[in-house]
Amino acid sequence: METSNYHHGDLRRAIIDAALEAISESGPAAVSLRDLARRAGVSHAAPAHHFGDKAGLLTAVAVQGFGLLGDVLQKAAGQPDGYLAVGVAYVGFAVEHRAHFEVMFRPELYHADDPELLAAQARTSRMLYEGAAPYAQDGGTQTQDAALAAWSLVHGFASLWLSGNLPADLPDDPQDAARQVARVLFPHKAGDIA
Amino acid sequence: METSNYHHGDLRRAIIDAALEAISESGPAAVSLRDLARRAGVSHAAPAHHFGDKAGLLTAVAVQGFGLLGDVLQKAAGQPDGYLAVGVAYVGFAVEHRAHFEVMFRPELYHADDPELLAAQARTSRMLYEGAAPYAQDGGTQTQDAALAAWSLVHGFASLWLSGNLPADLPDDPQDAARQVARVLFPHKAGDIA
DNA sequence: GTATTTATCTTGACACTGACTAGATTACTC
DNA sequence: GAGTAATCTAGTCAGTGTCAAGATAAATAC
Repeated sequence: METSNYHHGDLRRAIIDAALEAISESGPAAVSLRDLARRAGVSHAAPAHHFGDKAGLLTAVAVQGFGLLGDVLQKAAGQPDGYLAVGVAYVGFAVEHRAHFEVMFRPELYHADDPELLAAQARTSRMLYEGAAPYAQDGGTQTQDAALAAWSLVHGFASLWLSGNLPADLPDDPQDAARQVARVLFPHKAGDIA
Repeated sequence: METSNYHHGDLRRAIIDAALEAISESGPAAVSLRDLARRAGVSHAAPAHHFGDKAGLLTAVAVQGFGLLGDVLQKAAGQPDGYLAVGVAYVGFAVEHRAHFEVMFRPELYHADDPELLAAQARTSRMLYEGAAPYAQDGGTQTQDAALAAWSLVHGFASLWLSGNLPADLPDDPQDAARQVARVLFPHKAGDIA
């Protein structure tokens, strides 16, 4: 837009950014390629060149999202009280990167077999499985069950928070609220480790 | 369809049923009023008369869904090992009534202020809060936190299951898998009650 | 330095969608 | 049986995703 027309320069990034903004405003379903093209100041068919189709664009969003989530979880894992921090960070990511989160777990919106996507997803899963081990093996709980319980809990909490289904009398900061709720899992271990 | 045209007889129900089928096939985003009209053998504008607009139709689906979920949870609450059964039943509902579930927690798709809907939602919430009390008050856990932890866990598990993000080596029956994972919450109370 | 190839973007078209209007047909009410 | 309300049809409009063909600019080869 700054220079002459034709050859936007960084259209791919511009479209993704516009998509994130549009999704934040009114959800992934309301996104239209033509609207994104308008926001970026290009013709209505320009986005298709970079992403193939609408699902291709959302695939790019999902890949970026899983990458970001992986970074966030990795950073949290290094903190004291590591696994709880990972769970809280998961919720923090969902709220702060709502647009990404709302695409990532809706495979019907994107190309779920994209290899880049599969790699980013695998990294996230790995990150959630690591760290669960110390919390299992006492009540006969398998490590996998402990990890799935933790993942399910924070994922469900984030989803319910985003969809407005949680009560109004929770802490304003979703991460504080999530910490309270997450402590119900593994309370006996909460202080023992780290 | 059986008798002469005009005045379908039970178009409202027919459209909802067609919508549920279409959602099961390819998600709520892919539903088109015109396609539903075609499936029901009526003109393209007939559905609008009963539901106002597309969001109105999905509101009806959500209301029906929350009603069904309330019934399912109520029945489960009467069983031995009540609260665990409620959680497992929640997951069972999500899998067996996938189309309903995928609409219910996506408020941007429907008219979230519909009074009938709010009533059905409130009943579900109440059902999930009742039964949590015995599982709290030992580690300083509030009843609300226990209920939210349980709800988040089963909701998250169901969502992840539906979106295909869970590992493949889980039990084939999602309710069995959910029971295993849900037991990680409140393991010390699992056998004490009921 | 020019020619050719490649990447990027535009233009135009098509079938499809949700929503609106006006009108036709049937059922209900009194 | 006449009048009213409910139900459905038909036509239209702006908007959408996707495709094909062409225009423009950048990168590359020579």
